[in-house]
Amino acid sequence: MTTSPNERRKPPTIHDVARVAGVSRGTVSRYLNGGHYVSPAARQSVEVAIKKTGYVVNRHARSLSTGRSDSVAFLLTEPQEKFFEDPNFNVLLRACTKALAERDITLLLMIAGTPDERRRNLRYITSGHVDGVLLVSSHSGDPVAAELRDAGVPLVACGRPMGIGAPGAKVSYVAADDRDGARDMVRHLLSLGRRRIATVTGPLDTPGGVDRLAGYREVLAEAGIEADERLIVTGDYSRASGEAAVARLLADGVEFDAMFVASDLMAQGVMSALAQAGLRVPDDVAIGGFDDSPAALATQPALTTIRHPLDRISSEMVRVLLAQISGEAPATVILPTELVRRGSA
Amino acid sequence: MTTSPNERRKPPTIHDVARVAGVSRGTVSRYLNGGHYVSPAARQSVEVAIKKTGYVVNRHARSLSTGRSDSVAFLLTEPQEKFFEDPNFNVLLRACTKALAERDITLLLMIAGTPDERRRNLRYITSGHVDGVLLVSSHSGDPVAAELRDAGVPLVACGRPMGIGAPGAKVSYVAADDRDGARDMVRHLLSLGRRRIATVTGPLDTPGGVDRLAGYREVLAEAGIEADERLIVTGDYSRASGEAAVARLLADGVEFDAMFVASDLMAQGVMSALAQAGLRVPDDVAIGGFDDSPAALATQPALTTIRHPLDRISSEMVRVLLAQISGEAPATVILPTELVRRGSA
DNA sequence: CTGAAAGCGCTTACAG
DNA sequence: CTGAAAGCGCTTACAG
Repeated sequence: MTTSPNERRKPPTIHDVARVAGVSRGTVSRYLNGGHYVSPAARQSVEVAIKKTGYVVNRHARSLSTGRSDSVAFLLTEPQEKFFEDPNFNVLLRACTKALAERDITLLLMIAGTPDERRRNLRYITSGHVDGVLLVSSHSGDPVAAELRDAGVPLVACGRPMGIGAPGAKVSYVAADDRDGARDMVRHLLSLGRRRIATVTGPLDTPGGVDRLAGYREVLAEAGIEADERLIVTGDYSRASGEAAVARLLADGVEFDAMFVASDLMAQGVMSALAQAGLRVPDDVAIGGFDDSPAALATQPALTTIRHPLDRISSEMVRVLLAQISGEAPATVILPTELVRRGSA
Repeated sequence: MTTSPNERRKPPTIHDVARVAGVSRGTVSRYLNGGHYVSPAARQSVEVAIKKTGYVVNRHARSLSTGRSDSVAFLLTEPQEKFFEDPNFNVLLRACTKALAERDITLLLMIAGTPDERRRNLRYITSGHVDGVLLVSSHSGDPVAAELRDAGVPLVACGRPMGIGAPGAKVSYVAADDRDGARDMVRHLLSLGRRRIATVTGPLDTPGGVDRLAGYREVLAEAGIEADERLIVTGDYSRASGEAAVARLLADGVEFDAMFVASDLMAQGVMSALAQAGLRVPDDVAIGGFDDSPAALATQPALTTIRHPLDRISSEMVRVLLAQISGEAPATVILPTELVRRGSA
């Protein structure tokens, strides 16, 4: 055997390319970095040499030299269960990966569930291993955003970070227009002739919790419907909390003919609890969800819901982050949502 | 302003540590790499110096020097839709990220949906930017495994790679025992007194497709039940294909009192189609799924299914990969599944 | 436009 | 056990 299949040959370096092309290493490097100050003839022979040698840049060497890493962290600060349940993460992650790959920058996935993981990841990030971070978290007072910002790490969060006041600059974020989405849904429920509209909110220390509730209140007020606080139940985005909310409503003996539920997953729980109680959707109670996740198609009937522009959220996150990395100031981007009508309302 | 919040200070190097500790850089490096040939006194002062300076190793420099990158790729070669729908990916990805983080090695997420992405990723990987790859794909004759193997890149696949014959060494993989899981489920259905058991398979160019079908046939045969090919419908793991399967069975006028469905997602489709047809689960037809995904809890009644040991699959993948990176031969690991009883059967 | 050279921060034989 | 030194593969002023 002259060549073991498991043996990785030492890859060609810029030096090999230079030799083959008959130029200096500096010239090859200049070609690689934009081609400025390289004569057409030199460019030619370098291109040929690169093809011939199969050269590809060694990014470790480049990073050591430039101080940039050409990579960003996708940092998830979720307790484990959330990550499993929330389908938004999938879409977000996928879209960010794509957007970055197109720009030839690599995505490091980091998950900070435990305090230990948190510490490790923070250390990694702040010690300059990545050029910036895409932060995804719906944690309440998650301090990680503030820490990163204060460490001067380029950063953009998915969704409005809460409870970050205090020192230093703002932190960039891109988010869907939660409040407006909620308004659309509640108006839709009203247009169906429903008047006793209950709501299951997200946790009230998350933007999705407070903003969607705000939209709900707003529309009812503008419709001249008196607020009935018994109609408002706080959930935590989980299926189970949707079921619990229905149980609560039923136990309290409150009447309602519609529900605006702040996540599809909770809506799923709501619908199965309703079915168990012998209530029919949409006949007895119309249901509106939020997210347009796969769960929205799994219910019977399918769920009327609000769609996040997750693809655009992702691409905007990447755009804003890269801008920041190259020196621009933080920015915030709010994207419109869309009502998706299906069978439940 | 003496210090702008957005300014990242230049991090301390091994040189700073050496100076503070009063030793040479070589000694610091030796301490960092296992502490061999370092006197207790030197160790002491280096530790103090590291703490004082806040030193953390520059991995680019280290990689350049050692040739290792201390990172691995998590490569997904799925068409986009699959990734969104399949909850197994989530769990797998999460668990791999954790297992790697514990060993201080970083996970690069790469998704090869299009041929273009495939090429880019392959180039990245084969040019030595990562030490190895965790390959996740249920593609039929996905050539990526063979290419990686032939390029000598340490590699472990999730699930049995199909259609990789030919040259070179074997490729490592770790998989659940699909056939045995299928056997358990069909036996369970039999134990319920069902005799006309239909099945919806996965694509027959995937291990989950062929192995689960094989288990089904095996148990029926050993129970002395004649095979009725009209009872076997091929699906593609999607919810829609579950619905289609039921439509097909009903249109064909085949009788059945149970179904073994090769994925929970398909089972979801099956159940909604059954409901639409006025058939009751489990009374009229008992349903057994496969995966124990979140979808299994979303159905009404909840789904009896087969659980993959995803956590163990992930940790085994990481273990086998790291072993291979440090020179060991490829290995294959098969892990047992578990029957989870719920309402549908 | 181009080459020679220094430097990025680490690791690792090599002497001692 | 320890230090001096070479080398990993690139980039980037600096001269020319």
